[in-house]
Amino acid sequence: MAAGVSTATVSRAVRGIPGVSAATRERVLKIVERLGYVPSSSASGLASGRTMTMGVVVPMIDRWYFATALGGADRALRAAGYDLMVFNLGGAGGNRERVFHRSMLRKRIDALLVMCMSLTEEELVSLRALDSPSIVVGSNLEGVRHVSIDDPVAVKDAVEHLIGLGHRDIAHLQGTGEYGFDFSVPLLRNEAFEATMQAHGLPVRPEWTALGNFRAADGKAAAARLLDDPGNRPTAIFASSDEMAFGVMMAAAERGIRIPEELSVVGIDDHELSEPAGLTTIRQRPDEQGAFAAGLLLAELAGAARVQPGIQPHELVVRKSTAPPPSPVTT
Amino acid sequence: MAAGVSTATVSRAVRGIPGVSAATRERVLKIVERLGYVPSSSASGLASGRTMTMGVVVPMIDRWYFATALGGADRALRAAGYDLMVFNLGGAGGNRERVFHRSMLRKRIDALLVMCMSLTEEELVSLRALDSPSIVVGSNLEGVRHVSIDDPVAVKDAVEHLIGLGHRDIAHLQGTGEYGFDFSVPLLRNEAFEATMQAHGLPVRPEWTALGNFRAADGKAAAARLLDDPGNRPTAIFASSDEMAFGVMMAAAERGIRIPEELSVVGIDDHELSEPAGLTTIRQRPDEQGAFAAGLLLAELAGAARVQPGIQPHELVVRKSTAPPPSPVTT
DNA sequence: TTGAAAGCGCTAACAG
DNA sequence: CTGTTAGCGCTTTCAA
Repeated sequence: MAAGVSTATVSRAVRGIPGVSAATRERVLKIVERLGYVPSSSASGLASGRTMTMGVVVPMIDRWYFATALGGADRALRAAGYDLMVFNLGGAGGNRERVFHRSMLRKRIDALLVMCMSLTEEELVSLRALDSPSIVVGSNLEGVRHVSIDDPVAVKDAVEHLIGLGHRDIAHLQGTGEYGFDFSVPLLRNEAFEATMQAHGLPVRPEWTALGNFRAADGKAAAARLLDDPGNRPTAIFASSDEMAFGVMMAAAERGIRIPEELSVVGIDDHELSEPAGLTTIRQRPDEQGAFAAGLLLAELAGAARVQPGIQPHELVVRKSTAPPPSPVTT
Repeated sequence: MAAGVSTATVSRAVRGIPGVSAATRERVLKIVERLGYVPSSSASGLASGRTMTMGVVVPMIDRWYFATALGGADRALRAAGYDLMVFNLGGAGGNRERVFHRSMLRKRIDALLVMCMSLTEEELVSLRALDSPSIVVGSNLEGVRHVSIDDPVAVKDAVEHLIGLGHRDIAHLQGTGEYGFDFSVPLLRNEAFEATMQAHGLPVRPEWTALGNFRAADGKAAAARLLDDPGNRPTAIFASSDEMAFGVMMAAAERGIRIPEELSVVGIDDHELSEPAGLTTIRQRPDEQGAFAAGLLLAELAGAARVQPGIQPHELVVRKSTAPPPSPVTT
């Protein structure tokens, strides 16, 4: 080598491995710097079996939750010198199978983060067959470790906030898995909504159950149906995501329905726009969930024992979209 | 090998390279499938010099523009069998230098997409030193190829829409580079705003120039100042991003200022929420820009000649946030 | 503390 | 059409 030392020494020096004298290390590092040398990740990956790369599977990279969680995971990875490889299932197009079956499966990543979707039995098998550690973020898949909030409790907190305000006529704007991705989250939230209503002796009216797919546009369309039924309009709407709650606010605004005087709205997420929009919601922190999950995997790669993560925190944030229901016109 | 053929033949068969009989190929593929064999990317990367991975540098992964562009790029990459490695500069924390200097620099990716930020001279040098093809998305950096809309014209279209409606008192909600990332886009848009106003003989009032950083919360705060100056309030606001325009709408709603009757708002982006929000805006398609740029790089990796991409399209989408100005109280 | 040598699992000539 | 043979640029024993 240029420094008059062997490749082995360079390797040790660059990686900060003990067994090199301080003087030699410094000399090597200086030359490395001057030459702009960067080790080939392919070569070191091949030789060592470690790629220093973590894979993250996301159903859709451009949704708020996933993008935010990805940012959090990335933060943890960068701090540890790991690279981030993103496998976007990308909505409809079917590279889902390919992702799970081929490219990522082996020798490309050291660990895998799966964002918030339910997996087929076959995919679960692939996941377990992967010798790399893996974890799911944002969803509580049975049989797989996951990092997520306690969805049932989060829903309960949101709905009970409404009930505590005096609402009895509460509609639910559900989320649905889209593109056949079957997030397990929406189902959980639906069940929790019904359970909470029942626990308080409140009816769950079928005509007050609307479907969106976690997006504002759908939320708006769904809310339109709820709001255009005069004389039979709910006094409050619980939306399974903030983005759908925005849709409700937009639909209400177009109809001149005042929030919160005539209609209360509560969501889940604490989306970036929720604060300026004044939306009361259940806050969760996808970035911290992502970072936490990535950190867990990183620790395992560093030799730590496999741990079972606890539930992530959520919190009711009361803003300006909820208030007691209007006094009934007829009693 | 298990199939009684050489590794070379397996390699050829798996990669679909000519020079293998159909019968052999089929036999090999079947066994490969049965064994669940997946080639090691490190090994093939080392041997071939191609990693089948494209790098994407983003200033912040969780902003709408970047996440959407990333999704588009990913779509193109997956279709070509490439993997996506994301380098998130992640706001403040300074792994910017590390990204440009070390990990990605060599041997980790075959090509590089840089999202929408201005680079230091040193970074430009690193970029060119990279033997891999590269391209910038969303910004027009001098000296580097880029895929983007014609920002000055986009701004002009937005402002002239307002002027055409009869507005003369137009405020500008500027974006600023945040975290020292110095997007070059905001400056361009500022200049274009002033140029357009001047071309129409309209004044650019300093007190009607507000700063946000492309986010709704900032847009709202900045708009507050604009709207709380009674008797000297603009009749229209041009926001350099849709998210800031949402902030304007929220600030107006809180003050009971009706849009578009009392205040017109126009943005740039056509953010996912713009349609349900009824925001008039200049539409651009970050996903297509990302896909286009990735496709260009992919073509070059496949041997195509280096091309200079053209300007990407934008389009005025008139919705419900713009209307003629209110009749002046005094004339 | 350092160097030599043997692979890691592939691909890419070159033969056959 | 298929097999053989060298490496690709590291890491990792094992000696020195």
